[in-house]
Amino acid sequence: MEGKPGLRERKKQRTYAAISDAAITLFLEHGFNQVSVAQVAEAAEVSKRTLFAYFPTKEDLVVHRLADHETEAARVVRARAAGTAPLTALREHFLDGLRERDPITGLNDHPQVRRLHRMILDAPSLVARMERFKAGAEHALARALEETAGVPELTARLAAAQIVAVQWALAQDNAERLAHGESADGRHEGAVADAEHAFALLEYGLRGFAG
Amino acid sequence: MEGKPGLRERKKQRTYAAISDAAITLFLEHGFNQVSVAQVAEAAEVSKRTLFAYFPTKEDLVVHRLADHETEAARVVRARAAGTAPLTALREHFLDGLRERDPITGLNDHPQVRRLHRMILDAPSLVARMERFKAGAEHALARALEETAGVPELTARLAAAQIVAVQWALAQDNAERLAHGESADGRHEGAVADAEHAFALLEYGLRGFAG
DNA sequence: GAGTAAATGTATACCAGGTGCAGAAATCAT
DNA sequence: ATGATTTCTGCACCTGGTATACATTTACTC
Repeated sequence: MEGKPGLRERKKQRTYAAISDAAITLFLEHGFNQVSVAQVAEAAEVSKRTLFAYFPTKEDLVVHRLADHETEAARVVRARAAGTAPLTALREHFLDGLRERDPITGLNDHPQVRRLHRMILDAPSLVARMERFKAGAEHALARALEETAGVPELTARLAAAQIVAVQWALAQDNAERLAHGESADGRHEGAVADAEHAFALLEYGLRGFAG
Repeated sequence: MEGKPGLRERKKQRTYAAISDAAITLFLEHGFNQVSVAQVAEAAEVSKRTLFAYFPTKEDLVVHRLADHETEAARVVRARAAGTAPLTALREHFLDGLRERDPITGLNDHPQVRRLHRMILDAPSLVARMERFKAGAEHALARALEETAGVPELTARLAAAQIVAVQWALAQDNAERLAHGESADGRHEGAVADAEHAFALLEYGLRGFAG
């Protein structure tokens, strides 16, 4: 098994890429809501019906590019070195992401990335789709915690919910600042400090709050 | 000002209620996706255009009933007694909700409530709408924390994200158990214990995790 | 109480996302 | 090459949501 791809398979991949590329190009140029799926299909030289065979919804034309990230936190937890706490592994991974300007951390100011971010925020249906994405990440992380940290199901779910929420908030904050004109390099130091602060809150709790 | 409602106002309220009632009735009977807005409009003896004047989307026909809860956490924080920590006020409020079987805690097993819950979970667009609702609650809570707890903006947002995520997870867990046949009364004790556990995690952090 | 401006409701036509179906076309195995 | 199978296509259709243009109701004024 796993010999050569075969013509049919290769063609499918090319079609997939053609549709995705046409979609991203058109969406970035004119805005998500301003471009119809029919136009995308035409630009990709494919029928509307075929487009929907590859991408179940219009939103997936954009979001499929993040699909890998949905299980990223879960993978990090599962792959952590023995003796490392899940939270430690996740913090290190997030800091790595900041260092590498991984778009998922919100700390990437390449024009393409920023325009994509803008596009998503301007389209409510895309924002909603991202929320679903977040829920998926939460679920995957909960399972990873439950299975590798020997913690009860509810605890795993509570922890996963908190962790994903925090990572998301950090990324949003970074992206917001870059949208306001800060550069990724200039923001890096602050982003690291904020991330450390956020993970400290997760580790040590919120009881420092003013009464 | 604030004299009598006036005929126009009363009529609007009656129309609003008629549409909402027709919608809930039909949705509960046949399922959200199986009923078109045109059918709802007809049952409420109103034109489709008028329906959309009262409810911006089909999903709002269901979700508007929860609108008050969106700012509930924020209100609790703002209304807390002097010297009380936000988290303490929120915990007490949540425990009150469990005691009163407030549907928002997931601990209400009245058939109507359970059917409504089932209906929402079965309709992806409604689930998505609930996520947006959650995001709204998060935002409102963040502002309340920032303005009344004298805490920096990012910290407020991080805390709000964690708190809302945890409350949501608790409610989901309760509702799930009731859906599997447990009674609200029978579940109450466990629900309280779980809530205490969850709020303890928030207060004291996740560092108890296995390494 | 009649007349009028503003608000509200309606009918109709329309757009876009998404699905079902029947058949054409391409790919694959022999 | 041929037959079976997968994929693609064109078309009709449904539904949520909006624009327009017109009718009706309510509230206010004299």
